[in-house]
Amino acid sequence: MSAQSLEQKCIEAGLKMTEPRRAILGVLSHAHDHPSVEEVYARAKKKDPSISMATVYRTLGLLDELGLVFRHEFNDADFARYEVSDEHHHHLIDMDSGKVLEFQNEDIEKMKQKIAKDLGYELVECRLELYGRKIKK
Amino acid sequence: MSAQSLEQKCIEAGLKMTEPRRAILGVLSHAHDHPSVEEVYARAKKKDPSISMATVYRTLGLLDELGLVFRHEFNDADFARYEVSDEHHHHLIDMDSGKVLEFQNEDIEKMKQKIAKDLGYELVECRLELYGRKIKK
DNA sequence: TTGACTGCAAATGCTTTGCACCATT
DNA sequence: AATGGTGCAAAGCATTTGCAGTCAA
Repeated sequence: MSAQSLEQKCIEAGLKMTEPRRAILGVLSHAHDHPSVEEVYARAKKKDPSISMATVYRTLGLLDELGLVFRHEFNDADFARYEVSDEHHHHLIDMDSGKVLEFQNEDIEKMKQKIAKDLGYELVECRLELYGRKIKK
Repeated sequence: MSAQSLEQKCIEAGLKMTEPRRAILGVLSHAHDHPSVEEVYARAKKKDPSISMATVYRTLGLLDELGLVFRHEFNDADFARYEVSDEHHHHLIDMDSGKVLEFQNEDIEKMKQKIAKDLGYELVECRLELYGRKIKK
């Protein structure tokens, strides 16, 4: 997703486009990882040195509410990580490096639906995280 | 799982059996829900009024390390919930009531293994939580 | 006896908020 | 001009920890 389009979505959502926000949106759009708030702050600070943590927290909160980003709290750390909303996927966390891989699986999606339905529930959201270690060859 | 056997496991693990611990273990053994630390504290306090939150936190931490309880952080709250380790299962959280249902699914277990393996990883642990709303008939 | 355990209160660390000032629309 | 956004510092909250006293083994 390009920086342009994320900015566009924010404007369409009625957000004012300020310098700090542009910096944060740029960081998120170009991130290929799942940065923590601290990391977003550090990267955004390079574009706009006057930015504050409070603004980063507030902006990420807004984006999350709008569904433009996803907030994750993986088991390997007690702080949140973010990523721009994209196609639906789940995560595998490398327990040694902390690196996060993404995957999709149609069968699991169907299973989730079925399990919820069988329990008498409509599935609204879900969290599936695998934690593992690289297999050495 | 009976209170007796959880106490037994703690003793076997080398823990000293004190009044506060007996109270906490009793609470956990008889809980049919997934109580928060605060809830464990409140219930344990009825058996041993002099107990402190610090001890509840420390004890739950020890039990978690020993693998005798599982610590969960569901999306609907920002505090931890605990349950006595039992057969492997996952959770469906009722988004309206906060109630937690448990389920098992052999197919999903196999898929998890396969997905991790395909990504070149050995699956160590996993988190699967469904969030939904009761279907009205 | 002695190392493990405890309660208390203070400290931690992520996140949120009150406030006064400022900028986008 | 008006509303929403911002930085700063203080507050919140779940959880952890230092310390001195206490207790199970």
